[in-house]
Amino acid sequence: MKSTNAYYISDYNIPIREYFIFGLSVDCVIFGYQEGEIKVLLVQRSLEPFKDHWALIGDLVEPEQNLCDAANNVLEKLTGLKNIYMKQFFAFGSIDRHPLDRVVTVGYFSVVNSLSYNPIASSWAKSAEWFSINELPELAFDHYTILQKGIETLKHEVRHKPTGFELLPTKFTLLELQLLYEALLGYKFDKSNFRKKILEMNILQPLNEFKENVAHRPAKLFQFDEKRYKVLEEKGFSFEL
Amino acid sequence: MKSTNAYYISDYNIPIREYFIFGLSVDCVIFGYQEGEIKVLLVQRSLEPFKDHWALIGDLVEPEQNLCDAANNVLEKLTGLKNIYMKQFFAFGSIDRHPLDRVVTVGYFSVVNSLSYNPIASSWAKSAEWFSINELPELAFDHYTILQKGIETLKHEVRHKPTGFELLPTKFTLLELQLLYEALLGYKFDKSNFRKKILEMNILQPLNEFKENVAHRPAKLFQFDEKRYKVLEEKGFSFEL
DNA sequence: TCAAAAGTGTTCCGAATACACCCATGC
DNA sequence: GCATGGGTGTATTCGGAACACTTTTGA
Repeated sequence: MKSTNAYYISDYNIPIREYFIFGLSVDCVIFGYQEGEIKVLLVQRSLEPFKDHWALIGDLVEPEQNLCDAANNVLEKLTGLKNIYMKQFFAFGSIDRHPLDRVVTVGYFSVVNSLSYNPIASSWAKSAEWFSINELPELAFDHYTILQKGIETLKHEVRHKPTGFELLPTKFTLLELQLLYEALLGYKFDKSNFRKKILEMNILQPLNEFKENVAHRPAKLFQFDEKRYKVLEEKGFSFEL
Repeated sequence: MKSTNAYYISDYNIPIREYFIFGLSVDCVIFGYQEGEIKVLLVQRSLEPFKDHWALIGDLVEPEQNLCDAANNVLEKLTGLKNIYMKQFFAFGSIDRHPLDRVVTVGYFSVVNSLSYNPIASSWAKSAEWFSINELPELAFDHYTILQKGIETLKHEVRHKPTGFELLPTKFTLLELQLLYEALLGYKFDKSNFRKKILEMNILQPLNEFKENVAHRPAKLFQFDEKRYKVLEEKGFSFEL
């Protein structure tokens, strides 16, 4: 830290020790998708307070650590996943949100293909599990509030940015994509219209591969064309669903 | 504060003194509308660091104060305005954002009718002034970044919620409303279509009053019907422009 | 041959757009 | 009368919703 010796910081002109008493943490809402349902990754706490309660993964921010780095570290520690896109959605700072001290927490969310790794239980967590966002256990602290705000943000973002693709395997069929969006948004699409709309966007790359071992006509596989999307975005195109 | 005596907080199991060193502040982006331009309220700092630079209004959060209360207090202290809707838009926590210490700041914005009061210069600010968002001075700290993020959030919100009405006097003509939205969004509307769209929403209350002293046919005055909007919103209506 | 999903084409309707036109007022 | 903005009506276009239909595979 720089100059913590100064008793006053002149721009506010108040005694530093009285005001520099905030703890700062990040909490991460990690979304996945399994069995047609949107899931969220929770851990069971092995320490007081809220021992044995389920909670979002999170940690205190180090004095020399940026917020987004803290969020990425939390995710990596639990899942081993690196360089995942994480989006800050809200800061929670109620006086009473933490039973022991004044801790302000910043909520981040990210969206991962939940089949690509196994969560790792750590020193502060007994176990980690995926929960459907429709069947949540009781949560520690104000994590229920944070989670709901995260879900709200996800549902909004998913309609305006191609965030949803991260939830699927790299190669997917159009029906898989449709079912994902139906789970995310809570309503049905017409098959024909959904296909038309998404294909006209020109952000899906058709592959010369097909689903295998299915008891019906095998569907063509597609993958999200990130490069093409970036180009279109610069030209003013905006994803809407 | 509660239990600051405890050297360890058990849920994270780390020494408290090493981690509870964050300062927390709020910074407010106050939008107004004058002469067909979107304006933002800035103050000129009378103290180091960044003495004489222009800055957003903001302050440290008190140990026993909620974030949104802190934001409201800042606004009230400078303008005398109470109970104004303020929306949190982002938390800024880069290690180097403050030259003296680690201060995390939470950005809020609000939107006011800028003619209804006079800003008050305070002990820490020489003067307060409205600046067009297209002609900004150099700003203190990372306030330029915060302001840009605030503008981005405003431009988004304004399309999906009837936020814009707060920028106008209570009673306004449809053309005034149209010009405001053109300034906010950066493009023109067709007069007839704009009227049709906004009137069909049924959220404007027509008054039996007209503009006076104008060198053309006097325009009918309207006011935003907050109650009616709330009712419609509950029924699932959503404002879109 | 049947079930199940893949994949296509077409009609219909409403909303957005473009544009033309008349109205009221002050100077 | 004419400049200025107020205010209305309508034809056209475009995209979305609804839905019917054909195709391909495994069992």
